[in-house]
Amino acid sequence: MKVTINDVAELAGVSIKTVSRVMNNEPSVKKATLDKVTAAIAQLNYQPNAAARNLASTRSYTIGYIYDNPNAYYVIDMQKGLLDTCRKHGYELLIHPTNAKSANIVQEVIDVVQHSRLAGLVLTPPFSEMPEIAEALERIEVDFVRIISGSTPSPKLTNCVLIDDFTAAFKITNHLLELGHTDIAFLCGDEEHSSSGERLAGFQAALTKRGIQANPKFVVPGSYSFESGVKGAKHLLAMAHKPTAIFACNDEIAAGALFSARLSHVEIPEQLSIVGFENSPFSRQTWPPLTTANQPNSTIAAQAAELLFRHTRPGSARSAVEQQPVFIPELLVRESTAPCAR
Amino acid sequence: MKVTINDVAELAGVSIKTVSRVMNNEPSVKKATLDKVTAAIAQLNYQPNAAARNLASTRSYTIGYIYDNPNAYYVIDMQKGLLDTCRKHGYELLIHPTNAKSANIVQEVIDVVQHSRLAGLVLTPPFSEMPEIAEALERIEVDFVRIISGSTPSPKLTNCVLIDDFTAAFKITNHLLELGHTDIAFLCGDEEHSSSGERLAGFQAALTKRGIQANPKFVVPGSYSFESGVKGAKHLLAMAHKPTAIFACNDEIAAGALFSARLSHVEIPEQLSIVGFENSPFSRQTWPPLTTANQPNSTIAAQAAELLFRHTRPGSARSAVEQQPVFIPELLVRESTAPCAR
DNA sequence: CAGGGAATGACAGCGGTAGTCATTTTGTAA
DNA sequence: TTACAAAATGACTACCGCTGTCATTCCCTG
Repeated sequence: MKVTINDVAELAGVSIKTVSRVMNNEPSVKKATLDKVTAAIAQLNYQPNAAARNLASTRSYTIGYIYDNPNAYYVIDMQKGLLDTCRKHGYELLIHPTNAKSANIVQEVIDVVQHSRLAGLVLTPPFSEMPEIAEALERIEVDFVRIISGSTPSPKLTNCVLIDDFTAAFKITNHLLELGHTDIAFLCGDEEHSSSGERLAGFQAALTKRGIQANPKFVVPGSYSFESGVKGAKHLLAMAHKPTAIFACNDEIAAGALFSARLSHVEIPEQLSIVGFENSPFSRQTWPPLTTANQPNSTIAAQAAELLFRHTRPGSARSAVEQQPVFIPELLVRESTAPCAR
Repeated sequence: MKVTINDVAELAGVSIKTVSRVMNNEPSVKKATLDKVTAAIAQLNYQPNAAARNLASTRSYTIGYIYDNPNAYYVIDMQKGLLDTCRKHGYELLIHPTNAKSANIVQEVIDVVQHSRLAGLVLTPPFSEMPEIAEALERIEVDFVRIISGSTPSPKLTNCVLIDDFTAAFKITNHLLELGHTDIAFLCGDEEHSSSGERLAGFQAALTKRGIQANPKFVVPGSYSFESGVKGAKHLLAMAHKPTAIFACNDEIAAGALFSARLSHVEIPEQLSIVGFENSPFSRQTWPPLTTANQPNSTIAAQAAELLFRHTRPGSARSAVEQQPVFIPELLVRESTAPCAR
């Protein structure tokens, strides 16, 4: 019924020690032996007992995903990507939802890592952007990978998966520019999230490149919420010189802006184009559906896990600088944008 | 650093076996001993190593949550409740997202259970409503708890946590009736989900109780989607004799209906009241925010896990009929409902 | 004070990893 | 070809933290 390391060893005609060596890809295994063992593993569909490994090994075969994100869809996608990669490598995933704002969050993270003897951690915002967490994890020598907003790999950002919000925002803005819009407003998300700043920078860069002077009045501070979008759009639509397009920092803000516009009897997209960011379900649940930018979250998570495994794996040096994968959310054109009427 | 069973045993002055007995609340432990051990456990904040337990025991200390639900918020809430309860009992949670419609889903479920040696399973719709899955699990003698839509406990529904959609719908409908509405339409969800049928039944019962003949034209078949709500409301608003209120089977449908109404220049809630069901984020992301029914999903999940643990626990007989917890989603009045103008 | 059930403990073993040597295989230079 | 070192592999042991089995001790009852 259950396949153990002994079965594999017997079938391959080697000792369990060798099978163990193969499983932990230790260097000193001959190619021929490795093939035999690999074949036996495949034939028996052997999967090492994670409990036994965790118990016996000084190192662990469980990674953790600690999160605090109001966007459940994001979390679910992340989990999916992590889970798939874990399964592929014979790891287990420990999920730990928590409150990033609690006073002793750093201690809590450390407790989770130590109690569950985690091999490593995948961190998403806001945790990935908290330097005190990174420091604490380094202090207890636990590997971790951060998923953060950023466009340019750098040695400082080692062990990071980058989301290039800048370029994505640049592209979205170009989409609006190509539709003939020049009076484009920007509804910001929370200042604390670096994603908001990155997106704003990309937006401004696109304008500048076309020789358009960004109107500072069109940049409205706010937060990642529906309400904020409602308020921001109301503010913009009350102006004498109105924008013809709005770049909302995420889909919720965009949905709020959409509502505000509708209340003011502004036709979307005929009189006003609106774009969001994230491709959250909200973006499909509005009317018209939102033009937005799509992040392949599962893939990003899978990459992050791969990066982590390459580190936790015994062969690789801890300090080796990895190349950093960079993901660029893609433009997704739907019905909330149209050529500028003016 | 790490607290093991040995530390507890030493502090309590007993053998590790006795500590083990306490941890698994086996019956034959003297009160005095139990207290000593319990105190030691508390003092050291001992938490048993799940890996070691899984390895040593014939039974397992991991339960599974297999899901396929488009509503990420629901899944996240469920996970939260399960996780908390697992932690409390020293169990681990294995999450397994999958596709309920895949051809060999039954085999997949069994594989997961057997490969990860799960102690039990928590099933939510659609899995909890698939008889072939229940049968298969019974055949391999794995405990499971189902969370299903239903109002009356019965011996057949042993090991179930019931969501009383009927009563909740009854209450929501009463809310509308109390506001003076009598021409109330009902937008159905997918037929395959028993929740839709239960909610419709509750709706009709409330009308009948007030001596109101439900207008069959006002019951519109559909599915749990925004589009369905848009279409359903459009259909209703095109009628010569329009309803003054709409009961949407969930928040997405309600959001769609809201949009449809707005397009037809129908004021909400002045001219038309709309209620949803679920208290999903959508219900707060619309304008006006939706009156809806709230399900305490985390609590429900926690209860389901408790029920499961009571079964998997050695002391209890497998066949013992448990009382079935029944949850009634609560009415949550927001701004999408108002007194009938007519 | 014996008998017997209740309470407790000693010990092996779950399925792996890791370390130590011993042994076999291999590659290579004389 | 032979010799010999280096590389690859195996045999064996200890152990991770806990549970199952069974033997032992305790304590109550008649």
